[in-house]
Amino acid sequence: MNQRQTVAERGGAGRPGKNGDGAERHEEIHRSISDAIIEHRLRPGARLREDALAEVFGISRTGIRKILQRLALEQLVTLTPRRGASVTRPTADEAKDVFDARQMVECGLMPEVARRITDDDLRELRDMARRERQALKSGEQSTAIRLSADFHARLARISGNATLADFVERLCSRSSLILAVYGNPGHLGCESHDHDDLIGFLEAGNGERAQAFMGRHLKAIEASLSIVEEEVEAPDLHRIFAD
Amino acid sequence: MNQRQTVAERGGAGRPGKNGDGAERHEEIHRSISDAIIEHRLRPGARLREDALAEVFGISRTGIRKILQRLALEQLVTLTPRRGASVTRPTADEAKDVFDARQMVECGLMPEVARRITDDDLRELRDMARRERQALKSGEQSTAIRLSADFHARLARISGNATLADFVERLCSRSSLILAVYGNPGHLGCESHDHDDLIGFLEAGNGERAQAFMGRHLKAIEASLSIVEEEVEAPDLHRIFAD
DNA sequence: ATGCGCATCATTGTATACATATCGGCGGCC
DNA sequence: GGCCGCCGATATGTATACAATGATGCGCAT
Repeated sequence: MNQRQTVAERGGAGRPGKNGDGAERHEEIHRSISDAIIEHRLRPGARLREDALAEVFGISRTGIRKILQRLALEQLVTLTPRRGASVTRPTADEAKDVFDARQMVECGLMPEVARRITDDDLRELRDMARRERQALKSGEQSTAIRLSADFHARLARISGNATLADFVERLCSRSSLILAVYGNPGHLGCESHDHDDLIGFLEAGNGERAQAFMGRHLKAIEASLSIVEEEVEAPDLHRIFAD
Repeated sequence: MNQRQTVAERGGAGRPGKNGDGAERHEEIHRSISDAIIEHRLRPGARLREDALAEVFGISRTGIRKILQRLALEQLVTLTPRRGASVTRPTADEAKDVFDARQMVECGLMPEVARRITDDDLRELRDMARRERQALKSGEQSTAIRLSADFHARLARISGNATLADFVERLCSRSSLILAVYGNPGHLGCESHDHDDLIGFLEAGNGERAQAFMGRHLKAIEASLSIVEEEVEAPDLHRIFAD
């Protein structure tokens, strides 16, 4: 059905395989799925069938597999050998690792960020923080979560170190998954004014305080999680017969 | 032609599609290419044609593409849209970013490593350091480079944080590429006894000193590089007419 | 002789077809 | 009546065929 729409769309271009770039299409699809996961529109554990995705986005399974693979390397989806893809359900250990990593890297980046930050950066960060507060107020939790992740990633990028910024970006994406599994509904540990306070320290060029504040901020988020191993599926048998 | 050989090889197993796992084969191939790059048997800039690789490893292009994609995400190879894959040639900026990242993460991990390290770990690390020294002495520079990267990665893994350990592992791989481009032949900044000294601090449980030493160690490696943008290909024209 | 344009070729991008393994239900057997 | 095993369905893994694009080399014109 939508298959038809898809075909029409591509065919409508009149040039099959025309195209400035099919790769951009892939980028776009990747972003779509990625956002859906980060915004919790796709919950951890949700299965992602290749056929279904191929149909939805109007490309063949080949392209979808490529994208799923990339998502798997970013640890947003889990690829089980003969079972297909599903949204990753982070374990408690992984959650701890991710937050420890954020603690080290994001805090460590703050001094350099304070040194390099420009007025344009400050303006953009303020805007992001404002939109995040707004989303939170109007109950759009999905949007708020994504904006929060975006904020942290954007911040890291100001450091000028692309490698570390990419890493932080991925950590933030994974954090979003962790929130989906261990977070308390209706309360995402991120206090709404935290980001604004942080911007204040950075504007003052006070990297030290920004670093310390980021540390507390992350600790607060982590502390708001209810990390209890769910142990839902067939756990007892293995444990009982472990010896 | 070689197609036949391939078929024979797989058919030789008697079970077409038999197989403990085809995925393990992929893992193996990934490792093969990865090692070749890290050991500088494939130099930066070297082209990696899909057909050729498919032929060498006896699988079809589909599998090769999957592997190349993964290598691209690990930034060991660069995928140029219609031009295919080649071994990544890191820029000077990337080199700086990678070493800054290593400085932050590897040093930051040392205290935790010192806290958690076991006798088995120490034994293994000593063995790796020994083999590295030995390789260096006998002129097997390729092996020495890989062992050095392995050493740093192994060290990071002791911290117990898989996420950070994976990150360090990738940073070390990229460092190997950086060495290939900017390193001085016959002299890889890594002093042969450095790793042994580091092990000593860790054995003493002195995380602080290990951290400081790691910092100097990495700085020394970075300082040994000749980071001069090569500017080989068609550089002058752009620069001359830049205005 | 040199520079431009065109045709061919080599190589990647995409889709599809086929093989294979797992999951679910059903029937037979104990 | 319940459990084991088989069989069909579904979805993934792999290979191959086809299409499109950029590179290369040749020929022609100036």
